[in-house]
Amino acid sequence: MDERQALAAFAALGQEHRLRVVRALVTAGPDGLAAGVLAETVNVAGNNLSFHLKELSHAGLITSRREGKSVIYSAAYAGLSDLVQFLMRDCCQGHPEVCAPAVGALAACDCTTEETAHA
Amino acid sequence: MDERQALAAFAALGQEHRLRVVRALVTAGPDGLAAGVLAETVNVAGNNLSFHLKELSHAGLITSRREGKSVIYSAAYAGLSDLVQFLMRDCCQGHPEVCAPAVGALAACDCTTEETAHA
DNA sequence: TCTACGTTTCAACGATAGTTGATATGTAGG
DNA sequence: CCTACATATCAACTATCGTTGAAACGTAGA
Repeated sequence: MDERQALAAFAALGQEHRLRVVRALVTAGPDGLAAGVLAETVNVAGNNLSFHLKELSHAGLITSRREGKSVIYSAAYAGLSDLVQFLMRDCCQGHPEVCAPAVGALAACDCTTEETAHA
Repeated sequence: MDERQALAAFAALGQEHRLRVVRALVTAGPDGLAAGVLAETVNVAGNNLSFHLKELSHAGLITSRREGKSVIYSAAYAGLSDLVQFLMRDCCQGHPEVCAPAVGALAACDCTTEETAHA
């Protein structure tokens, strides 16, 4: 990921409605949510949401697929991953204890212990 | 971290000069960099940079300390950590394989393998 | 083909963010 | 105390972003 893309991604996340959309999609998982459902979830008018979804999509944070009359959006986990990686790149500089807390943050996610993940 | 704080943080990072400042400070490590040095590094006028530094500080992404005539800024690793955690919270939903790539991103950082960290 | 539904596009307005220049604060040395 | 240096604050301007309403597109069923 280059700086331009990271900038677009962070700017996209720095907006109330868009951040809520991404968080809703991250929570929803790979099945995603329809645009209409998202509009209700984040309480935004459909045309307005469409604008934000386009921006998030362009920033590589979400993807879309058509399913009948609906368009289903889902989180682009790879894009989110790249973004985190870009932000924390070169964080060590020979002092691993410095950025260890940042790594620990993701450790709070159940998926780090894949074998013992809930269920 | 609550939504309001995360929004401020992402909005702060969604700006060219501020993103560069944070990345420069993340790379610089806990010793940090003086405001003047940062101004040269990101090629921004001093008064303008001051504005951005204030915003980053308010967002909890950097901290400052005075040292003689200079003010030294450094990355707030805990704040960055909280931000990542907020973004990826509830990413599993019973499907750990979904967000595993995001976790792997941080694994690329040398500090994840603390015992074998370079030197 | 016609209608209904879901989603997207477009133009226009109001609000907000970033830059600039001038000025103020705070610190060290003569 | 006075000057020089580093950084911060303020007001004003410009550009950009987010919202709104009207209209178009694309899909499914009657």
